[in-house]
Amino acid sequence: MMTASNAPVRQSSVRAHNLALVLQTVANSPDPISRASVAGATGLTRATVSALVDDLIAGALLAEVDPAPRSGAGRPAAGLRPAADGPAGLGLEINVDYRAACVVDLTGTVRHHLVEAGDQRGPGSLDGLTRLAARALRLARAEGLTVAGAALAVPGLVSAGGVVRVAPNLGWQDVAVGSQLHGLPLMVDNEANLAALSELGTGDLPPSFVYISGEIGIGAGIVLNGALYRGVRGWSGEIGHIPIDSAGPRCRCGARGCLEQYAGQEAMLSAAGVTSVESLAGADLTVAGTALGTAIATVVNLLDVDTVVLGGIYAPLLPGLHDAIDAEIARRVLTADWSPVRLRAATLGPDAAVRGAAGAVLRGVLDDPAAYLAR
Amino acid sequence: MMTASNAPVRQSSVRAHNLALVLQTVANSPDPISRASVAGATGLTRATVSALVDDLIAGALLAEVDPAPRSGAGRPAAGLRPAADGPAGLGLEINVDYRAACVVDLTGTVRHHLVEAGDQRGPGSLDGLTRLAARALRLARAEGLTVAGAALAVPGLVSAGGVVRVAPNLGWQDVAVGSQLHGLPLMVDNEANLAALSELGTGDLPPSFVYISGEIGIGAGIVLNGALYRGVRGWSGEIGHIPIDSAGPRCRCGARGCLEQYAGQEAMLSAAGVTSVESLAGADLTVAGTALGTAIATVVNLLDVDTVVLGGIYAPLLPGLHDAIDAEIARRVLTADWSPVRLRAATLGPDAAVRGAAGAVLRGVLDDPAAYLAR
DNA sequence: TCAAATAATTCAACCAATAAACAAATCAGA
DNA sequence: TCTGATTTGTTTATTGGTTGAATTATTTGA
Repeated sequence: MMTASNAPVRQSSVRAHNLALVLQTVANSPDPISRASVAGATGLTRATVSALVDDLIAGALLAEVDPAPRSGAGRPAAGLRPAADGPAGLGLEINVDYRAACVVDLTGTVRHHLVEAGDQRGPGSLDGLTRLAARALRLARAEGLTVAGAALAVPGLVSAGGVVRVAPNLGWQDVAVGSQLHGLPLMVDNEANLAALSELGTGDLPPSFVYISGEIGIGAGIVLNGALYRGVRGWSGEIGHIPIDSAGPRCRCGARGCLEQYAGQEAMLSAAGVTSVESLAGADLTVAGTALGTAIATVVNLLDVDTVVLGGIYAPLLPGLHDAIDAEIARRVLTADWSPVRLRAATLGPDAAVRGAAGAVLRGVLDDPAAYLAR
Repeated sequence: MMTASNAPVRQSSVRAHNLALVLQTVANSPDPISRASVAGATGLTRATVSALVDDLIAGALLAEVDPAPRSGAGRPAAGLRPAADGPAGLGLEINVDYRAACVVDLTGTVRHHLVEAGDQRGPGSLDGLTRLAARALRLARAEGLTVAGAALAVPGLVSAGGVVRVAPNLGWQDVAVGSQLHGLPLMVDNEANLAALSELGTGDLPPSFVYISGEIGIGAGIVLNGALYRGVRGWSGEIGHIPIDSAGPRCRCGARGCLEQYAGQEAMLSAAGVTSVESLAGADLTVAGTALGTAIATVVNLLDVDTVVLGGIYAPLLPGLHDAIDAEIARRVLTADWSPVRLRAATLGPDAAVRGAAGAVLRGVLDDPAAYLAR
């Protein structure tokens, strides 16, 4: 929980913080972990950890499992794991040609995943999404899961309060999605942001990185110190219109030579003379890679992140893009000599955004388990 | 204090947090403020605030002053103010043609300010800085101030542990400044970062903004949610090499068409055909302004900040730059229609970096007064 | 079979915030 | 000028939560 630094701290906040600390320590451990190990890892005493774990087990956030095989003398430890039958997150996504819902439990397991293909352009598609969400909810509840909340990924700019300012490819403008769905709290966020969170959740990324989502538009999700950076109004990461060449082709935004004109899906397809994203795999992607490398160099110079994750259509194309990107980074990133920029392909594929949406709900629980327990 | 979220919280942390909360509430209040008002503003009880204030007064962090003029019935309040005779910060700066030191107390008053003109290129200039710091220290201690630490502003890239990786205009490369000076903890940071903190301290800026420092090079200090964002390795804000035109003039960094080639001090002087920064005031700055606007648009699209502060040589030139910057922002910032980007000239002038350095030390005290009291 | 080792729980002590009562100092109205 | 209302600040008993030491539980190895 990003504790508001201008709020008073009382004893109950201490407990709330330490509950989160214990829960996250267990959640971040690859194997079942004992109370004593949690105490060692967190700096709390075993007595305190035991008391906190009691609460977490009573609230179905943690579960005891068979102890891991041990060596050496001593009483065997009871293993702790996030509970599979406790809270779950409902992730939703709406995109140009499909809508999707998924239910993920605290162990990270995708319990249900529903996808409906079809044109979603126009705000009417929200009704269909509501029905899809209801179906996913019924499936989750039938299994005894407590759905803690929902999050919706949208390819557009989202304001506070769940208003989609503009989603160009959906044809949305000032669509109020709201902050409730079937009685659950609903969070609406940009698809690149949620996909970035999703990749962060895989656990093999550093706490600060930038996720670049290549679709028809190009967006970025910025993760700093383990938390999504959303910007003052929630509109961070609009990377598609970084200028590459002020004399370049005119862009739909009105300026010239934006990144999107070189590395957007349409631009790459027409440059390669093909019509499907799959066919790009064999094409020469130097122009797109150079433009992307220029933009990445700008991002790295500005934010000093050392890892960039390429998602969306870029993930499968990374082998063809890699050299051109690297060359541009070497030329433009001032600090490349001291510490290299790592390029990675996203690992989650097209599901990243929905799963990230469900993950965002669960992250809320992990960040403030006391609030969940008190519900 | 940026509480490490993976650290346990104990009762003493509660006290540490609330001490900071009370101290900052008093420090942020324009007028002397009563214990009862602090209680109202923070949500703590009057009893708790009284106890915390006792500690802060005993530690010379707060002082009682004559009560502010009041209206209405009731016992008159005792006014609280940051103590003028408590901790002070020692700010240091080394730049191409001068070195400086200043001592600032908790009230924000600059108690001493020493400047020595002269060429500082080459690492030998550190000895002179050490002597200057000793002079400033003697002056501060003679007045009864407790110097809590020192911070040094350098125009270059600084690594953890006080190593200046490179400061091109000083001719420094891998200079280890260290983390101690005359027995005080010493923090070394980029000049733009500290200047940004300094502007933040003036109090009339929002919690998130970008400060752009125009000197021979161009740097940026990024403040997000009231805290400096330093990046993974401390090298954030290298804005000078944002590409403006890939076919533009070659830059000393090896790439082409970097911002510095259009809006750097040298570029502006030679474009205007003058030799002094003062003479630029009447010149046509459209080219520089357009380049700067392009770079600012990139920063805003990426970080979604709504305020940009122009410092260094840009501050006095803002009237001549404003229109060209605005035009470029309007064209390139996607969200400009919903919420304008505010451009401001820096208010502190050339002293911003030294004062920011002293301010950084004081900020450390404000953020964790318990550590200062326990010293 | 017993000692050593490790895990988890119990319990008294302690620390810090709270709530409520109390003391202090002023204003306002008769 | 007295008196009650009002607000500030302090005192005191209570509560919530962590700590540390002692205790219980369960295994390995000699």
